[in-house]
Amino acid sequence: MAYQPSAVRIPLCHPSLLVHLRPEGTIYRQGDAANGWYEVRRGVVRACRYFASGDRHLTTFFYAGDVFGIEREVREETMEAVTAVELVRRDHADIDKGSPNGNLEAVLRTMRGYVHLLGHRTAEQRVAAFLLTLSLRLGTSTGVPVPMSRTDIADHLRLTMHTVSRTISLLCSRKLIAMSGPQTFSVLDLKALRRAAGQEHPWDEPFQNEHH
Amino acid sequence: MAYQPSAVRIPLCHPSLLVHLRPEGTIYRQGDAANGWYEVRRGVVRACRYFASGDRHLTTFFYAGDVFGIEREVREETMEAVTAVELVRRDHADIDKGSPNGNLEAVLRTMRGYVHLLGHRTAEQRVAAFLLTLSLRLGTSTGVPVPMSRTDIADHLRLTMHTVSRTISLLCSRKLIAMSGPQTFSVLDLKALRRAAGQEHPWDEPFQNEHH
DNA sequence: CGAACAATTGAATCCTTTCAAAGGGAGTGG
DNA sequence: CCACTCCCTTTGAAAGGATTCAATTGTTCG
Repeated sequence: MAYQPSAVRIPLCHPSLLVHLRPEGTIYRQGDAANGWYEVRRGVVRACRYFASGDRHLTTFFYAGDVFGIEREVREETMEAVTAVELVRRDHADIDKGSPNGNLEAVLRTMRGYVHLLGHRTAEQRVAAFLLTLSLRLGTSTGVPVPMSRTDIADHLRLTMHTVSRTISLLCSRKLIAMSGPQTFSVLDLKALRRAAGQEHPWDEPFQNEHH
Repeated sequence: MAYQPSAVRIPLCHPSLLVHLRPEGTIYRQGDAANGWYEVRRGVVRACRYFASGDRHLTTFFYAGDVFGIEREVREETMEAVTAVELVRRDHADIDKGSPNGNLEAVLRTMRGYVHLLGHRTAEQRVAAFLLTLSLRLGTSTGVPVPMSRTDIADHLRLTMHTVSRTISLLCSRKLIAMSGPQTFSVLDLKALRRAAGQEHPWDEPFQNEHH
């Protein structure tokens, strides 16, 4: 399985509470008591962890259809709106009669892919994988929006904004992608982009050993 | 919360099946169907992920008292004995009447610390944190055994064995630790070692924002 | 005692970061 | 409507940290 932001999807039931936020708005903060979970209706949300050392880590980006905040006790991450956002908030009770435990396992699986990205991938592979994911999530390869800033991307991929910018320029010069302004791009050569992301073979990721 | 290998502990109940392995023995492989969970009685176990690209990632080391293999469907990791190992295997049914979901959340929390280690820490900080953890797990600061090879450590901390070796030498030359052979060490300056690991302040890790 | 393997150490290389500065839009005020 | 400012992005050049390549030292086990 390739790297992909946590794509936990839960079928809708009766909307509980609609929440609207403007860009940079805060949904909740790390340390808060958990009081429900959220589903993204419109816009992009980022999961942040702030450290006393001053640095920031963006664990995940959530897009329309994604669900976050299923933890019960204390919020481990701060959730912030990247764009204008519309959310639905629901009670924790609702989740139980949906998927009892499977969500956490899905999150775990996603996180394993992320660990692999951080541990085994170069800057180029990370950026390529990120753009690829954006494109796949949106279902288009042309005019794909990049709603988050270079700094946001960098804090997610654990690079500097400079390296992100440089790498995007590199991918452009190689004709794998084309930018239309800093916030929109198109995939020119999907195969090559996959290759650049280190995902050319579907079985490249968790290697299945033969039984014995 | 500092970096620490997954320390999920579950109170013992009636032992089901005792398993003995010699060093380098395999408990199960990634891709296998899950058929129960394990508790370490003696020795050290490593959780491995093998990739088609050829590289290996050691997700976690498990020590006496630790539990692993709680996933239900398919094994995501290969489990191998680092030392001679004694395990107890139990059915999945047993875990349900213990902690329904809390284990996965604990694993998740541990993994977040690990992501931080990979993303935000230098080689020195990683090695220092690793040795610190070994010492804490054993409860001693002198004659702490390092059962795994430098390569194992490297594949866990995402460094090369060379860097691991160099860094250990560095910590020795600075009198933070002292090695008695390659597989045993003592902590000489705990405070400095903590500082080197980037854990001098307990609140250095997940920063708690003030509520509002 | 020698073979085989693990660990250590040195030197050069490479990739990312850091430091520094220029380019480019969006919004404001003259 | 244009000039100016601010901020984000891009790009250049130098520095740094870990890897790679290469070789030595050390340890274990026949």
